[in-house]
Amino acid sequence: MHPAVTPSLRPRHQPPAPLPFPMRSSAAAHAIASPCATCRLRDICLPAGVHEEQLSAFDRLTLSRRKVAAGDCLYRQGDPFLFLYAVHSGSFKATLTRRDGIDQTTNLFLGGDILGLDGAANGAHASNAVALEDAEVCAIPYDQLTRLTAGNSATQHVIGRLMAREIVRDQRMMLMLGTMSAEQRVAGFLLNVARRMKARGYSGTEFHLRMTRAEIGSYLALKLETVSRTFRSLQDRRLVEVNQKHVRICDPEGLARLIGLNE
Amino acid sequence: MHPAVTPSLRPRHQPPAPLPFPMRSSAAAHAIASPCATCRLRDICLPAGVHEEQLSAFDRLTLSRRKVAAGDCLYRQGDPFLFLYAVHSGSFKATLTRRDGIDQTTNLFLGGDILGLDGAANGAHASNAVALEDAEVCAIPYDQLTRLTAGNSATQHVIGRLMAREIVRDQRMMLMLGTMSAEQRVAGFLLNVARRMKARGYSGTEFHLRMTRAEIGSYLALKLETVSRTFRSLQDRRLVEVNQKHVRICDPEGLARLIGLNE
DNA sequence: CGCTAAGTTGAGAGATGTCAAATATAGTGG
DNA sequence: CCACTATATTTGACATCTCTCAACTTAGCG
Repeated sequence: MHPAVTPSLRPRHQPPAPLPFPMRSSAAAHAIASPCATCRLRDICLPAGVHEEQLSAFDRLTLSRRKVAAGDCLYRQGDPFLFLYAVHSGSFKATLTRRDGIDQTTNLFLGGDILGLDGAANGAHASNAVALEDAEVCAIPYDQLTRLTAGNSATQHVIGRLMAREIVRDQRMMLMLGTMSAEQRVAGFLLNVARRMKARGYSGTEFHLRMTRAEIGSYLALKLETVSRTFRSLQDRRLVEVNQKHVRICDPEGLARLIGLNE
Repeated sequence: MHPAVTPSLRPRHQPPAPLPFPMRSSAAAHAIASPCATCRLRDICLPAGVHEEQLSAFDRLTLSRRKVAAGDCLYRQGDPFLFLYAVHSGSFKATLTRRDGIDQTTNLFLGGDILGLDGAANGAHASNAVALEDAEVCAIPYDQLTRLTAGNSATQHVIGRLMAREIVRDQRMMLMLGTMSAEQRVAGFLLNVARRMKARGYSGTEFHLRMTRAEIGSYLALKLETVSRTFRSLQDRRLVEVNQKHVRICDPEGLARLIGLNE
């Protein structure tokens, strides 16, 4: 009744003609006994918002773990949509590839984030998911998850909530791209990453960026030179310290002020 | 068991302090016998993708119709989320209000589109929905819809598909805002509206824009002057004819070329 | 130790924004 | 029906931000 439950060792099918995908793809999956209940990420991940005593509901999911090497692709635009993926370690970016080959980073996923929701629109992934560093994901069979949550009032709204959150995040991103200056975008980006790192038990003031300047620029709709210059400018004003990929937020309020009160 | 089913004649609660909402709000609702099966919008709206003979599944939804006057608000950021709304006539824009009061248009809804999905993130609407002209919506109790679709394999994925589509649309919008010039954004906007008008049985080459230049600008992250100048420029090149809000697309391929092949 | 990718910095160009003024349009009340 | 007002639109001149192109520096890696 349930579809095959191993993440498919997806055939390396050729991408649809007009979309060249330069990234390699890795697939290495094995089943896991996967008790969400004991996962360190349970408060952020799929079970977020589900009461402690109801976590066992997820035991019936046949999850499997899959490794993705830095730079490799978890899935690509057009791939059939069968699984959601929870980031278990490492991080990912989502990118959209235009017909002319240009692609833009549209999202950043850290531990506990769920990738692949856009695939539910029409059965095929609408974006690419690329590992920013060596990473592991839990593959969650979507159909099984749908059935599971539908039959349980405690988990009834899990999928809807996940998707709606993604919608809200995307809308905020549009607001950012539409109304904010380069400086504000960079400040907002740093605060966003900081907040999420903190929520995951890391320092909220000091962290290692996994993205290159070009990737950050692609995410914020800026050129890499502009990102670099903006970092410098923020550093000159003692708001942050940036050494290559290492970031320290010196004045979070100052950064927040940049975003909240300008214009 | 089901929550109250009339769209609430929502109390005109004061908006949360930091968010000034200049729009008025109208509420006039009445129950409808609502056979989605016979609605002229059934192929676009909620039932889209559900087989003809399964449409009766929606008969058990207690829908109600609500009128919203031009310029009025269907819901606002922070309002409790109880209903999705299907546009039955007229059109809406979604806007996001920043803490400093600036707001940006993030979406445009035509007949058959579903509003309010972002509310499922945390039980409160995350955006404002403003009528661009006198409009009517069908209010769909979300909780009831969830239950209904969960128990029916033919409609199991309706909500997920709706939300995922919104995610895909938002991602495309980000791509547009991030990588396209003013001219490309305007061209893309016109083609998008044209396509959707056509899908709704109107002309795909000639239509009446309901948004002002400022609203279009806000949607495309451009200033109204830029929108105006871009319209002129496209008109000078015989790609479109624009008279105030009346638009005629003279050369759809030309517009498409603008988007697909540049840079 | 050299090679390559990533990052920094500068100078100048170009796209879009800003400000201001002139029209045009729609709605309102007499 | 008309005058009047507020709103929307167009257009121009100029400012500014970000991009482009190019050179150079640094870091990471075999």
